[in-house]
Amino acid sequence: MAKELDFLTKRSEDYSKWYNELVVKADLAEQSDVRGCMVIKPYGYAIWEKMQRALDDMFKETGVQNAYFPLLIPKSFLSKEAEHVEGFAKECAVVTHYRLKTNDTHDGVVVDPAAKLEEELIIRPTSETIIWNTFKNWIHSYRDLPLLVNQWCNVMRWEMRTRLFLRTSEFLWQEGHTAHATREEAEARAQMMLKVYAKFAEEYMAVPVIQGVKSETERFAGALDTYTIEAMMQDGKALQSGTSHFLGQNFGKAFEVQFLNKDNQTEYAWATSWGVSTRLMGALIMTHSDDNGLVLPPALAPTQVVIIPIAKPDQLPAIDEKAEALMKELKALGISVKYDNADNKRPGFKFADYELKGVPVRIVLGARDLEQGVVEVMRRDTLEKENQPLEGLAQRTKALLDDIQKNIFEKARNWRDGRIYECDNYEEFKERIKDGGFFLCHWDGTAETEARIKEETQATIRCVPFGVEQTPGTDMVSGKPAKARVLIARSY
RNA sequence: CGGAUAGUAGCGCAGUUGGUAGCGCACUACGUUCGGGACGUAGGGGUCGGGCGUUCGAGUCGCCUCUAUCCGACCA
Repeated sequence: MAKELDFLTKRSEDYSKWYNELVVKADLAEQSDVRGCMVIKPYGYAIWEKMQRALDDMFKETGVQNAYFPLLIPKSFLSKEAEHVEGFAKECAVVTHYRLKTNDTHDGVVVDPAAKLEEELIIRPTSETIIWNTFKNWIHSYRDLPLLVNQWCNVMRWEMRTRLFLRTSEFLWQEGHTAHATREEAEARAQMMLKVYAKFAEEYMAVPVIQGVKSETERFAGALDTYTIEAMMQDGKALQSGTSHFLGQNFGKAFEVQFLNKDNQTEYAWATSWGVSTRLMGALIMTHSDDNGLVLPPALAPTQVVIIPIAKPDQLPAIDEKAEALMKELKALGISVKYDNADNKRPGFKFADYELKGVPVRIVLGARDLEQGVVEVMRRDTLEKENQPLEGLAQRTKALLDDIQKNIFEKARNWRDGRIYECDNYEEFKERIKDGGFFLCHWDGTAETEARIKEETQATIRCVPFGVEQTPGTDMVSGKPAKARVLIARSY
């Protein structure tokens, strides 16, 4: 008799707990013994690698090249751009010494006070400063521009409170940094990269996003404009999933990156930076998963199809043979497939386990069914099972994977669209925001109003969304005239 | 950095008025099983976060300390 499937806390009971348990039990990651840090396990990393590959290809199509810059940044670099340093100063890890020595009792090590650094080094929280310090040497002429580089690396921000994937002290990301000869070109690049992120989120992750521009207070430290993609999680909260910044000439001036233009005039270079991180893993998990576990979009699933045999030991060789043939067909169609004929786990355990891990399609080869020439095919997104003939199975499976990819995107989008509200009454807003969702409200454009909303409701202006027809109105808080509706939500 | 809670096996926990360490899961071996998270038998695993004190005796009482988690402030 089946035990009750109570391995995972229900989403409806405790969303945070559900998320944490899911990340650990699906074998994606776990808390490290090191404060605020995360261990990404092989299965989780395999998903991240697929994300990296897809993003990297998209970057390269826009002319970006990869490079690598140092982990350690001299303290003086960070202080060259005033707003930038202010934004990050509170969360920087600092290297002060370069040597240890054994202690007096010879049972441990202590920092050698004699090895104090002249100038402290900061573990990068982001690399604008060290990269622009380098760009100074690379850029002399308009012919050197645009300069389009990206690096895949880790960064460290000493966060007070951490959550697996969503906020950890150290995280993996990519950061793109570009230098341009004109303001227009830099602005266009910042928006272009936002489009790349939106496309990646929707086409690969199947996560619908809202694109927009941040308010002044929510901007990246040192940016003139910050563009963002915002996704809605299943608890109705927003997750900032990627950002692209137009940095103006701030870093060009701070690091004296000047070039001669066609008219032989000296100019400061214009900058952008843009990044997405392992936080995307959190978005992926929280958007699609259910009470049975992870639901992965086929485009990013390390294993797209799992084949499970059901047989007594003496029947297994015959099924192995059928499975091998089927795997060969699936692989020929570019499908990643795993055959799990381990005999130390029972089928029921395997079913539950692959559902927990989000494998999009499961094919069961049962001795009994095979006598009728059929197999059982289950799709993870709807958990629907169907008996199908072996004939033409590989082709149909490929189509099924495409259908799953499409279906989970549409499901997520419909779900989100049903939770986007226009709201013109602040009292009503205060009540309804408690249940989550995205609110489109008129905003007078002042930081005071923004601060008051945050103070009273914990919700923030996520962005001024693009592509929303804008009609002027009155700010729901201050009653002052407002030019546009902005997107307000509670967020991670 | 404020407020709360908790540190006992890899994980989750119990441990009564102080009396010498236990449960579930996981792990190892063997056997029976195998169509939705199997069962039996036998095992292995612990400086009870650390220090000091009270006591004949401390997981348990007192003081100090460290760490973690949650709620705030901060944040991709």
